[in-house]
Amino acid sequence: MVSDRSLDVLRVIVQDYVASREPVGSKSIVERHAFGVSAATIRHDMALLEEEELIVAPHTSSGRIPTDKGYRVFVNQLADLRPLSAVQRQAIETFLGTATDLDEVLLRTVRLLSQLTHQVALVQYPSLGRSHIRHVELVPLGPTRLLIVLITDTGRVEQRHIDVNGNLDPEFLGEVRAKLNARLGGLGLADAAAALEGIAQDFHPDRHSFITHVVDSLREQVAANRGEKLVMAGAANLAVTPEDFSGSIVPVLEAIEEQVTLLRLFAEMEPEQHGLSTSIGSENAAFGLGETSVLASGYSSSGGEFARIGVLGPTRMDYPNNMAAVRAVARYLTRLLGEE
Amino acid sequence: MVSDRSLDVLRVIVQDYVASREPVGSKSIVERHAFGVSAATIRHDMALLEEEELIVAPHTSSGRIPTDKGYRVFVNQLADLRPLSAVQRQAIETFLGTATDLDEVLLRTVRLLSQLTHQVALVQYPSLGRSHIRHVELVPLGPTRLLIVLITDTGRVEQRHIDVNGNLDPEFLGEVRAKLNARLGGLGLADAAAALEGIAQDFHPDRHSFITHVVDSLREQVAANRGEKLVMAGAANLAVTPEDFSGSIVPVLEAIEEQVTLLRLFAEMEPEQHGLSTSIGSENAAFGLGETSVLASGYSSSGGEFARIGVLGPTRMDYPNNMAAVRAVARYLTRLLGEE
DNA sequence: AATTGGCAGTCCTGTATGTGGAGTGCCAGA
DNA sequence: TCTGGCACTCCACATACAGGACTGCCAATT
Repeated sequence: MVSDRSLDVLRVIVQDYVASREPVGSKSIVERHAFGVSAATIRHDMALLEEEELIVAPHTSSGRIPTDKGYRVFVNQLADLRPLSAVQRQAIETFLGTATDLDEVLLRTVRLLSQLTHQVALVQYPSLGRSHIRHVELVPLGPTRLLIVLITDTGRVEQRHIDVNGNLDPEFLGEVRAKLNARLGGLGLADAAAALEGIAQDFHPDRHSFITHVVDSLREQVAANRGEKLVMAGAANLAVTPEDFSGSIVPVLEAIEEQVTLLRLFAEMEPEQHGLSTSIGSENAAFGLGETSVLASGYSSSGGEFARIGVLGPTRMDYPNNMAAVRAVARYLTRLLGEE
Repeated sequence: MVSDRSLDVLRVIVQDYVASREPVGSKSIVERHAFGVSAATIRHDMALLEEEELIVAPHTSSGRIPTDKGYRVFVNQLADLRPLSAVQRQAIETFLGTATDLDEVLLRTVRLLSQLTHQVALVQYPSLGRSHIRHVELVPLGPTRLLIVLITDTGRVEQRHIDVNGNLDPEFLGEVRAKLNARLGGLGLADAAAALEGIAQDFHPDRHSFITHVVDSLREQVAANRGEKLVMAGAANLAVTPEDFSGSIVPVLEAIEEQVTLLRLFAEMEPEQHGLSTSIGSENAAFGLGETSVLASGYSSSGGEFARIGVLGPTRMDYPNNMAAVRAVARYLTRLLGEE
């Protein structure tokens, strides 16, 4: 039996608690908000909310704080995206305006987002997705060491070096390079592995082991998913309010350094309204992040590549502002990377 | 008038304080160490050490803790490098054993070092140093976008994309590529800029603006110093003992995220004994890291490239262990990157 | 001259105690 | 359905007190 007003009460509890980080009581609510009812009435509503486990009282006689479930209801039903201020908008433009390559763009983006939200910001590298192979380059680095560079039409460069036996005379390398480019040029990454089949047959049997070695490495490069890498900024923001984490911030810092965890978390998040995904408090318990919330959106770049961008912070965070920031930056990033 | 025994007292004060993180008093010293004198004598020595500002008493009647100056004397005169345990040695071998490329090697290295020391570990990317240009590749990414890839004989790949006007027909690009490679191939990076002079003259005047654009970008790529990038691991270790930082760990976390600061700090450190550089507490005040110490060593890779590796942690850290770890990992890294 | 035990004095730390205040739940009345 | 009133709970804070870990100093000893 959670009435409309009760939900309004929940909203202001979340807002006030997030702002003041102190349990909010009935009296302070009627003082700060024009509900037109008395404190006793608010208390009644609060009792209902507590029954629904949307709020909880830390001790018998203190104000209430939202539960994770309360935050969830707030985010789903009560929170408006707070539009970015003109200053924030401006910051996005000027911050991301000039950048020379993908690394630079993502680095700036993640720093910007962390500044806008005062949280830890995360940006996943776009997966290679539907890119096509533009060029394969073989560069001898030494008598037995070969660098293999794979360039796609979306401008990604994958490199790897391998040790080989047998000498690498330029002429032969040129032949291999030409053959590889003829076979692979223009192919989607997904099809590249198949196209590499049997390529060794085109060469003298003495060379087979070398070719196989090169082809194996190329296979790995094609399969390697850039999307499994992410950039991060603003870890210091976690330490600003260590009280938000019951024990210590150490596990959180560890989890965000262990990127694998975050990538799995990103992967499991389902988009909700406004193209945003949210995962709140205990919903992240499986990742050792039970006291943090993650807000994520997606962005795409020219090659149809898709990746995620988001922020991570204490459950007690400013959702309306942060959700708006994530969405705005994600959109801007899509625009920036999409246009050729 | 700092006698030998006084210095021994300083040593055990540093050791005990680092281990227990509590001010150490005269009584506990005679209990835990076989000085063969009474507590009163130790007190006398401590008074001398305090006169020399090597130790200080937090309050009138508490034990003493080392000053930054005390740590400095400890590091310079009293600390032996504690040899790594067999387990630690083993860890280095197995951890760094297999790695496919430079990124991977450095990432593993920095994680390893942070585990060995329980501090923040830092590894600087090798500067391009005395590398030579092996190959320049031009890849059209779209009607007006060009990717320029620069490959050196040490296996580094620098990439950048630029917007150009004018169409990019393959034949013309091939011509430019050939010309660039003819001019630059085998040149040291330092000489490349000069070699690019006047290259536009070899082409039709209509193309001049395009060529200039490409050449400018290449100049930047040649000048770009990979050494200005570093990898980091173990930030969480800072939060394990927040008491080590008077105020908050926020400024420290911010400083290490702002890599520029660390790179300047690295640059200013002079190697001391054992090829290690140390910078202790207030010596780092100019970098906003007045309560941290930095231990650094250098490593070099095949191309004669040189870069730094080190750890950063609270002034109150285990210097003998950490110095040994930094040195051992630096040596191993040199061995790993040096062999072709 | 170096060392020692003794001793008074300082100051931190932890525990017990008490008080003020914020907030709640409940109830009877509007 | 809402309201004011009221008793009750419990935290936060201050105060006071006792215990303990040191130190510095000094006179006596080696």
